[in-house]
Amino acid sequence: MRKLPTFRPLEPEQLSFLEGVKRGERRFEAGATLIHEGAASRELYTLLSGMAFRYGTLSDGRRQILNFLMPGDFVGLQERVDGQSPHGVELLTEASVCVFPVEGLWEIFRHQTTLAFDITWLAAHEERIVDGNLVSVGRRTATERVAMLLIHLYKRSESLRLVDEHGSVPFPLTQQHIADALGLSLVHTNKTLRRLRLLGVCELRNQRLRLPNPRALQQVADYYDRPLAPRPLI
Amino acid sequence: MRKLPTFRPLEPEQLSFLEGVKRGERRFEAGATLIHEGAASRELYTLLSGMAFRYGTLSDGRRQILNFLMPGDFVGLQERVDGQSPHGVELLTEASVCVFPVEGLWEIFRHQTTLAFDITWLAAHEERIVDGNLVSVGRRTATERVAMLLIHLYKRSESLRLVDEHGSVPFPLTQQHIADALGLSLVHTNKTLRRLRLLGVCELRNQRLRLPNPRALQQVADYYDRPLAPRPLI
DNA sequence: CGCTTGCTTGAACAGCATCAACCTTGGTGG
DNA sequence: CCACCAAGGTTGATGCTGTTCAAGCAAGCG
Repeated sequence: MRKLPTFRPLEPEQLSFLEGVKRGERRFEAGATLIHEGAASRELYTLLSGMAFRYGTLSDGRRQILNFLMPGDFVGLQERVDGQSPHGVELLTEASVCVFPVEGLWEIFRHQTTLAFDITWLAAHEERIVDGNLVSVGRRTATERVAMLLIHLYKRSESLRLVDEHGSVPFPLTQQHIADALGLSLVHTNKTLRRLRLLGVCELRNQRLRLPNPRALQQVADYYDRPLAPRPLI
Repeated sequence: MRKLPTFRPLEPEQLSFLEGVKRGERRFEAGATLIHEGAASRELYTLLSGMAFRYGTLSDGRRQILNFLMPGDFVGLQERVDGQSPHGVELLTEASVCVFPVEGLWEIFRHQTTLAFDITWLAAHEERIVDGNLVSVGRRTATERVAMLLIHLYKRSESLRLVDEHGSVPFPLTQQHIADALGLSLVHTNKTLRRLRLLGVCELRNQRLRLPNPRALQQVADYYDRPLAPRPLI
């Protein structure tokens, strides 16, 4: 994965340091909960394969998905800063993660200035994604929101070289996930997707997403193509 | 400000280091734009007094406020991570800020492990606030959202000892700001506030906010009182 | 004073939610 | 092999929540 152009290459010394800090790799099955809402965790993760999402819920069960996690994303920083995690992390697919003990975070800050900086970069980067989602949910119409989400997830998959020969990327979300991410009802999400399909701007078949007309979709979404800067991979 | 119990006290050595890194203090008038949307800034700020907000806008002018900034908040981390800032920061009141050059951030990471860790903590903390806002905008009703915002801002003011003898805190927002923060229209925000006022749970008079019945308001908002951990002040 | 900015209120409308079915698909076990 | 079931997707009808449009009002300020 480190060879992908999205990721900034690390020095050999940094890599070996990380090897020393990491506790190991672990595999989870689809649907598993990586971090429980309200629970304290003593570990941090980097997602190596698969997809997941962070979410918060209200007392009566209404759920809001905060963002989606893809390979290379760092999980658990927000959770760690004080005792317990205010939100949960759940897996959409089978996934493997790299596990770090929280003490490892401290070690990195003490001995690897650049890596520490990278972690802060990742935290800030994730906040920007959440910022973007908040703008969508607060100010975009249902159609714009759905379009935005599809583009956003497609671009991220693209940067991870997950596009297959037909131009489709993995898309393990149910319509309920889309609804929960966009602050919409399940039914309305379904009808909005249908409209976009009829417009010929998206195709969803057996867990894969294809965008036959990205330009048109971007116009629908009021989306501006910002080139994504190469990011660190911890 | 450092004497407030919300802020974790710093070592004398850390304080002197920060003194060396900071570029100075600066004063801005109400309504000024601290960071322009889409512009690159070479500085970071800590808000010392006054209030501000971060926001994003769509191409047709729809605006979403991402969060509000109060004394002690660190401004500009998200902006700095890659070239240009995707959102703006505007002042609600006259304000004074402490200015750091971006190189100073790097200096802190190299020489002050604990402070570097603190900065990351602040970034993660701010993301949690945005997370909370996203849950509100995505899944709460208009009344719940307004209630939530009032409680949240009141609590933050409280932790900064801004409550006066009548139990009121500064509240420099217009109804338009509230609407933009909650993803509501101005008119509906007005009517919702009116209902809360009639319920006797909030009072808004000449830029001040009072909550005569916090318990009732918290119930309306589906709010859980999480004690706020002492935070670092950079 | 007149002007601007922010607040207030009513009326009409629309976007999205809710309710209630029904359909399809893949997996399971008899 | 097929009956059954659960999960996810689809669709129409109805109505509430919140938007938009349109005024009018109050207060601060040149």
